[in-house]
Amino acid sequence: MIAASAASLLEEGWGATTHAEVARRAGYSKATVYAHWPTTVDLMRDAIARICEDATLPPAGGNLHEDLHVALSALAQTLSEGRYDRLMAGVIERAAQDQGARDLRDRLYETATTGIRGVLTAGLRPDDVEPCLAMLVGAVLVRATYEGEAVTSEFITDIIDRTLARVELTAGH
Amino acid sequence: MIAASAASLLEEGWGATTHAEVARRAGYSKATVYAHWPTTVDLMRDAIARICEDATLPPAGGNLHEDLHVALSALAQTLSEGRYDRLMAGVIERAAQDQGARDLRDRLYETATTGIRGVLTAGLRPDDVEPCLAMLVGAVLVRATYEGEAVTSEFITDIIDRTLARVELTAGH
DNA sequence: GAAGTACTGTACTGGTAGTTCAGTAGTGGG
DNA sequence: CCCACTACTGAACTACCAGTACAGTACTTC
Repeated sequence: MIAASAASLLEEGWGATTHAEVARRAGYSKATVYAHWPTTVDLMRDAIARICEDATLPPAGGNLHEDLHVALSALAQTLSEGRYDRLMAGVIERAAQDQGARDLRDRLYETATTGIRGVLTAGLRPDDVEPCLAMLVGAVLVRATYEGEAVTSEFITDIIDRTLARVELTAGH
Repeated sequence: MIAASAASLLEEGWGATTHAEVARRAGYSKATVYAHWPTTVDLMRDAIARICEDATLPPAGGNLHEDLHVALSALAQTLSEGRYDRLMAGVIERAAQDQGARDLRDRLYETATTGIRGVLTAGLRPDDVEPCLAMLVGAVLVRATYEGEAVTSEFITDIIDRTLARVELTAGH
């Protein structure tokens, strides 16, 4: 049932992921789904936890630019192929009214950005991590989700170079 | 009725903005609202057009850093106070299935970023505009919408300096 | 005053979220 | 072998809401 919820969430979005739909996909009765997860947010919590578990971290090689490129490409692919964009949008829409949805938003965002944050933490001074993370993740998000355009490898290289320009400037590279 | 739709959209989000709710707010009967806008997307189109009309452009003074700061602050405020975040999320969630919603997403994104794009176009070479726009807007979006944190003036100054670092480096500033 | 336009109020259909409950099937312990 | 327990089923049911239909009203225009 959790696997079915996760699949439905990624394929159909929050709005279409109902107890009845999960029951249909998993081959259980609707009453059983309600027995385990009384509310929709309960169901989403476990589904999103599963989705987060399944997320794999790309390997880091030690080169800041290359590792960032790999991690950002993974984020871009997750956003477009895995339909994270719609999922994230559904969670954000409900986060305004619902503390549970707010927690899910934080969890999803953290999972999606863990790889990139790890690379930045390893390669930059602590003060540089958060703004660089926001700029890199934000640029990919804007391209994929808000402009609805493909995130090319060239685009990723470009925003990495721009983001690291000041860091490398002050570090004397 | 359009004003009521726009207000409901900003205050309650897409999901709660129904024909019945618009009729209640505007003091008309539900049948009248249906007569003018047969589908929800029809209603949203006019409501979002009104919201976009009401958006005002901050004045530009000619200083790139300062003008960007003003425009990005306006975006940050719009996102948090005006509930653009939830509105945008609602549109994105439906954009996956609906061409009409996709058009609305583009229109909203364009309106929200027009001021910043204008400042960048005036101050940078054409090739620099799109990536810098994505980084700046993305960073603010990530802060306000995805991390759910306040976008401070210091944060905005910081991301502007970082984004423009390479541009000013190659320009020989 | 006739024709047309805009809106109202109510009642209706259809669909769906969520509840309830009696019944069934399997499991493990004594 | 039986008992108690757990998990699940299927169907019926309530409550609500989106969307439709339509007869009636009020106002305008020629």
